[in-house]
Amino acid sequence: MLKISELAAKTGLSAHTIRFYEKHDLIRASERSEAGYRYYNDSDIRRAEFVKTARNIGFSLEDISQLLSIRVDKTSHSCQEVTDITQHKLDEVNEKLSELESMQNTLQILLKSCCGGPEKATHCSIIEALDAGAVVKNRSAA
Amino acid sequence: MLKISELAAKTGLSAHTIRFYEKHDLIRASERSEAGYRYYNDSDIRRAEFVKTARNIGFSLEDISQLLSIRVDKTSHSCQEVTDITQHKLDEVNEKLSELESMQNTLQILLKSCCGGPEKATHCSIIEALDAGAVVKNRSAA
DNA sequence: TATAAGCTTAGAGCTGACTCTAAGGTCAAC
DNA sequence: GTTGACCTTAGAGTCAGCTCTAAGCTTATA
Repeated sequence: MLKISELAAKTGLSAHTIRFYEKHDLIRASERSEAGYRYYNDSDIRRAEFVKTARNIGFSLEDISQLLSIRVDKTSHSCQEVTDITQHKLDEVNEKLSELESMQNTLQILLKSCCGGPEKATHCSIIEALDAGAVVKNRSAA
Repeated sequence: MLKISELAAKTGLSAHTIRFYEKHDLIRASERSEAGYRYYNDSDIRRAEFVKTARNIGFSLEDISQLLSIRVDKTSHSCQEVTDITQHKLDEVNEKLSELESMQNTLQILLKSCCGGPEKATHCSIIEALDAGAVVKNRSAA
């Protein structure tokens, strides 16, 4: 049985965050001391680590909530539900990736165009490009 | 001279957003009608388009604020200041890109591992992987 | 002249994921 | 028995960038 600070040390989450996750039903403390202190048993700890892993991968708290409800009652859910959540997340990631790649591209072009020196910015090609509408299609579907 | 809704149409920003940007000193209406209506002259319009372009590229409002102050007084600023802002943004973008690539990678691996069918999730390999701590180093330096 | 569309403001609300505060109770060590 | 670290709660604050609301003027059109 771990106390909250011990679970925090074990998972790398802060005690604040653990309480916050509890509010959102992601992490549970099966027991409480008489004084109200949270105590985490092995099952709670595994659940907390599941949450941490999913969070590390990039799932939202809402996604994790769904994954958890599948995890606790696997027979009532299908693999498809799990892959749907995962695929949806992957789609999001891919979308953000292409936005960021576009930004990267534009920024690199801008940087190449400018001397970057101590010269006055009177003819700075970055400022000029922005003035001219140096648009590469970003943020299209943010 | 454009009214706010006309500037909105021209830039693709909403009137709400234009007012919001004005609050943050990004966009200006040089004139006001007697009734208080905003009127944008050519210089205001160019400034608004500069803002829109910078925003499209992915610069934060704070970045844009700095870029604008360079733009309005180029002789007091150097190209280096401009490239510093741009390089800093590129660094940010690169960092996010590598996080997202890592997520993409993990999600793809998870998806490949699971049948995704209507089977009960009893042995779902995604859930199992999350339980086992399927960590690929994401979010390390978010 | 009446109606509708458009404009004004200050300020609140939204998103997601924390992060912190205040005010107080508990516990272990010395 | 007292210090100090740790725990509790509800609720507020943070970030960025909008987005919307309410209440009331103004302007253009029919």
